[in-house]
Amino acid sequence: MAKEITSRAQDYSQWYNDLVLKGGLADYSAVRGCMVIKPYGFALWENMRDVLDKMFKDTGHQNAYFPLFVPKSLFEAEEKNAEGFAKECAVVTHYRLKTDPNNKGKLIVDPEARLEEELVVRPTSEAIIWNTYKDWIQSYRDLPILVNQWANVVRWEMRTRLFLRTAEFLWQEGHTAHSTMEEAVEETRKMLDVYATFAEEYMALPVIRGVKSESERFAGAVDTYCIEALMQDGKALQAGTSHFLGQNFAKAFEVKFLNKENKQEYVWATSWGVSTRLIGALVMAHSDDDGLILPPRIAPLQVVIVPIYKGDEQKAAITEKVNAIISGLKAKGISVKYDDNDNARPGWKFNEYEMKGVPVRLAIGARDLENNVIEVARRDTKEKNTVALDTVVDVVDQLLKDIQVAMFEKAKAYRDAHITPVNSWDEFVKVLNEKGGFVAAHWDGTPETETAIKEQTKATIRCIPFDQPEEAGTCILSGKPSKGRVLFAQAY
RNA sequence: CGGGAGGUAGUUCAGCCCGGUAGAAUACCUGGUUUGGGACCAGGGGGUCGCAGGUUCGAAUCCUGUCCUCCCGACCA
Repeated sequence: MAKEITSRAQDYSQWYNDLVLKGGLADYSAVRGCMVIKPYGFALWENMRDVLDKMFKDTGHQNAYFPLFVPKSLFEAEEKNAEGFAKECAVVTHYRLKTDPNNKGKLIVDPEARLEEELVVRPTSEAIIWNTYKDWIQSYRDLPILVNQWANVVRWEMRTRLFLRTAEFLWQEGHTAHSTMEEAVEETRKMLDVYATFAEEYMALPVIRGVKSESERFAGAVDTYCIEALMQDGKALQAGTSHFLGQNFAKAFEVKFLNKENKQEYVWATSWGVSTRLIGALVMAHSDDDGLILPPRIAPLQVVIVPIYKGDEQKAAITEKVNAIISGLKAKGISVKYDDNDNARPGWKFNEYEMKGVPVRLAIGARDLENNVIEVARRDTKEKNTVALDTVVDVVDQLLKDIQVAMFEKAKAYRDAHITPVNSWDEFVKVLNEKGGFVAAHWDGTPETETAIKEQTKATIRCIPFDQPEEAGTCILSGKPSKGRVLFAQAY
């Protein structure tokens, strides 16, 4: 009967799985590492996608679609990119099956149908896209190209986790081409800001903007900018990346343009993406032991109304009042569901919608009708209030806005309390072990030191924040001079 | 990919050691009573025991292989 949720304290990983599965977001599938996104989870993704899509278009981008398959020869063109992804590529080698002569009703791969050139299932689309851009670009007048695609990609990960790391996932990838370095850098930064705005204003997820260290950089990029979020277990999660690709892909694919001085130049590039991983971030950042807590601005369902009645007569009277409320809410663009299903009792419904993270619940019974009131309950704090029926639409409208703000503030307070500056190695280790979160520490800037720190503590440099002030110091591990603090954390 | 655990009804699980043809709770269906924080009574339907081989008169149970999931580790643009 009860869908028990493992508590965070008991087993954080299991708690996360419980929320995703029992909250109805996704299910495991028959395919290793691949999940089924269920309607409720997909509705959440659609809401996120729609907002982002509008933000991309408002910043001048257009959508396009490129093939799922990348010929191996194209894939290997940009060496670092190819190397970085090679270990996790699914590869198509054949194009036909045939019936098994030795096993009736079974199929085997037809050995005579081997492809002359293998096709890589895209783990990211730079290669196929830059091979296409080559044909689109002749002159500076063809630039910039500002294109995004919504797609699925495949990365054959060793160990997968629902939403956080699946072998196939949905994402968007923007790929832009520019005539100058300055413009490309500006684009890289602009799109990171779009992501940060989306995370903070829609997902209620505070993020830190910064640049990756060399060893965490995207394969093939000159610089990788990122937004980093903090989960409730003190681990960091990269919520989005925006890459300045320099002329690496232009050179690999011979993409040149004629400038105003009639000279050939290589094109400057960016790419940027966020994925269904954001749903994992959303779940882990906000939810509690009773289930999901979804921010109103992207929740698939913002308000649920539960009637409490004895007999059809009462139910009819309640429904009449509820219908007026529904019209009022819908007129304000608020999504609402009236759950008058007779199979489940109110208590069951309360628990169910709390598990699914519906931001606001209204409950109305005969007692309320007499007094012309209704009960308003908010998911994030579990607070309940009784309000007059004729004000409930406005109250809910405001409450949804309040919840959105409160969720952000709560997450931000937690995040801010978990950015700890440290000045010694002992302190560094102690904070990571006992407190978690981000640790702001001096680092000598070398990959060797970063690796050594990772080996000893599992913590990596999440980013060098854009707003980090310059400050002379000494590296916590090597003792060498440092120009400023960087943020370390254990990460997903 | 290494170590550990697991896969039996929609779900959670028992049965397996010691082989004899599958059970509980819950969910579901019907009827009734109920309904302010996961209701109750009565009746009913539902499972090729992950899949494929093997051993055996007989396999959920024993053996082999394989797929999938979870946890820890390695990996993670």
